[in-house]
Amino acid sequence: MSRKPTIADVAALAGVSVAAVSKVVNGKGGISAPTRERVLTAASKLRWTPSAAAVALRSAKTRAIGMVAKRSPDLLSADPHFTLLISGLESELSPLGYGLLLHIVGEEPSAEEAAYRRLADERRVDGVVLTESRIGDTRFELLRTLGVNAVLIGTPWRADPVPSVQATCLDHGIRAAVDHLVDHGHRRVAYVSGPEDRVHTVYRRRVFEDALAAHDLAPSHSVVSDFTAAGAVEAIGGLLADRRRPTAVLFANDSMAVAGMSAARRLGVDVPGELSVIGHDDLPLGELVYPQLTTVRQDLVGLGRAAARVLLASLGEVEGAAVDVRPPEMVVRESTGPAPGRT
Amino acid sequence: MSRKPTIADVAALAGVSVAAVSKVVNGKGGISAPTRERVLTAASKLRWTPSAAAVALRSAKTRAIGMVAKRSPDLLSADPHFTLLISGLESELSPLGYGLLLHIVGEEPSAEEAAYRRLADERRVDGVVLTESRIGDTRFELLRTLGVNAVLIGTPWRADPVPSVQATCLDHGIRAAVDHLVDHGHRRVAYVSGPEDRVHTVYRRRVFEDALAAHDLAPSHSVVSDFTAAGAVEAIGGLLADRRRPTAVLFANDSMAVAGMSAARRLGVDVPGELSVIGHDDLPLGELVYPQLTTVRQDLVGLGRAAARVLLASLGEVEGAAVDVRPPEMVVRESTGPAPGRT
DNA sequence: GACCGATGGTTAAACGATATACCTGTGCCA
DNA sequence: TGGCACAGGTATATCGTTTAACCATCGGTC
Repeated sequence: MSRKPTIADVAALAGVSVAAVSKVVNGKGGISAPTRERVLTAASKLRWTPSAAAVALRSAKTRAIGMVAKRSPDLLSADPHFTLLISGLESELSPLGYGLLLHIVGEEPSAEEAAYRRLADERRVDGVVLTESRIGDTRFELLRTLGVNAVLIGTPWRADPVPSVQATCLDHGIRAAVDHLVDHGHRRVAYVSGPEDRVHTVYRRRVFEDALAAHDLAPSHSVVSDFTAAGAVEAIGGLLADRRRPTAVLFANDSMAVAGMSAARRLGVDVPGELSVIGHDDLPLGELVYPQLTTVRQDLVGLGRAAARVLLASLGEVEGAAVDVRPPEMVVRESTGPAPGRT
Repeated sequence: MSRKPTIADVAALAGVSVAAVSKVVNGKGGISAPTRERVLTAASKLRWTPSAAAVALRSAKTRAIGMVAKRSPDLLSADPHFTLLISGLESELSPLGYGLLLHIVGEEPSAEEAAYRRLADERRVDGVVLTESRIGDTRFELLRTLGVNAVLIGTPWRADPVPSVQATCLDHGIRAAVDHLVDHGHRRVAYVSGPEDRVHTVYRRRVFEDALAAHDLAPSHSVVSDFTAAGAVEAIGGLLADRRRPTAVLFANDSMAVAGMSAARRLGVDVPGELSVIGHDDLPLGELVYPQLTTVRQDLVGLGRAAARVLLASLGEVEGAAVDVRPPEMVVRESTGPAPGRT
């Protein structure tokens, strides 16, 4: 196995200086067409590609972006959320030759910060993408002091300390879900949210309440859960035990919705006959189960793609024009139906 | 925001040469304890960490490993497989300061090879991990000509062209599953596999047949599917339409099993009353649904971890002693029961 | 014919670390 | 007192690019 060719080898083969080669591959002017050709054929003959390390060192650009996912393994595996975001990111990054450096850290509080620090201190990435905006999130501040470009997928905590992407008409999905239920005669509708430190938890619950209020209704129950199956089971148990139990439940994600639906059926409650269930995200999981899950579709791949473009734009790689993310939309399947006692 | 400190700044602050600083941080000898201290405090005072690019350029080691996942987005999201492997990899890599460069490519045949080539040509990684060993896999050859270290998660195609990791007692899970079914009186057992180009497809089916043969039985049906929900639904439809239909079905992964189970129930076939269903992998999904899925657990996180160690060992970062991967084990839940017509 | 501005290159200095080869002062022994 | 080994450093070349500064050639202008 021979040594990897360098720019010097290409220059020698083409009979020019290394500077000329560099100019050609970087599209700088000042090189005539015939020489450009010679350089290009020499490069491809040697299968030469600039060394990422040398480019990074010289130009202080790594052509890589970072992402750190904070998740316990069990939650991770239950939730393909990240994988979809990543595939959206990738679809924009790889055509430009950018790489994605991924770190998965556990729940220990310091691990996440340490990961960002390392990414920044070692100068391994040109920017990072953040997910799961939390209330009181310290990451914006951290990244600003570290001086790295960042983009947030989701709704920022408060003022806008870092660019963010989110779907247009962000409230449409949940509103449509509520309308759908009310149209089917439901009057007692409950909401099972994720952990309260998430920004979207609070936001979605408010949209839910607003949408109900538009029909002069209020939530029958509102329970805070934790995105786990066990949490969903417990939540549904509590709801169904109530004398005035809800006839419909919205969950903050699909995993909880499926777990809740299964728990209800196990308790002998028919879905959708006695209880309508709606999820959130539209993961493929929802189509796998019986009954298939009615849910609010989020364009996760689109969010990833948009985040990548924003980041690349701030790195001067692409011209602005943010792609827009499809608004959440409701997909009606089998887990919702008319309220009990109504035709 | 001030410029990132360099080794020269640290040297100046500590009152030594840059070479001394380098020796200290790399643990080379020849530096007295007091000087070492001065250097270390200077470094931490400036929050200095060696620049990854400079180290990579000088020492031809990037301290990063690559992984390319070939998946269509919909399959990806249905299957948290990768996320688990990645979290296993990460748990070994990050303590050593290694990063994970992830590429997700679509199904286009050339995309995968291009991704590996780029990783190698640009010298972005010190090694790569391969998954989903395929029959006639060309990646081993490719990586060898590219001269990059590699490790395969799974069973190699034929001779061992690249180190690989897999669970000990690889056949135990499926054997236990078959025994479990036979013990419950099942005599007509079917297998729904993944695509035939996967090495594990062939392997698992053979184990399945062997295990049945040990009870003097043969598969009642053997159908090749494609890991998608639609494929599973179609497969189960075919099986149930048969006059001598099976009383139990093993699927090659959990997603198919869940989809198959739902399809059966939709057709009015009770699970496990009339049909027992077993999955493979033990994804959290299996616990979410009703009835909960009986399945064969694979230690995916352990596989990731083991792969990382093998790679790190071949890079001289850790001392051999491969961690071993927990053997597959059967987890009995609710989707299996006695064969119909048997108490 | 001297001068000028393009055009199409070349030379050489960084970028930030590592490692080899080379110093320097001290202690110790003969 | 000279010689020598050794601990504890320092000076410097090097990794493979990019880029600023510089130079040569040539057609055209006055």
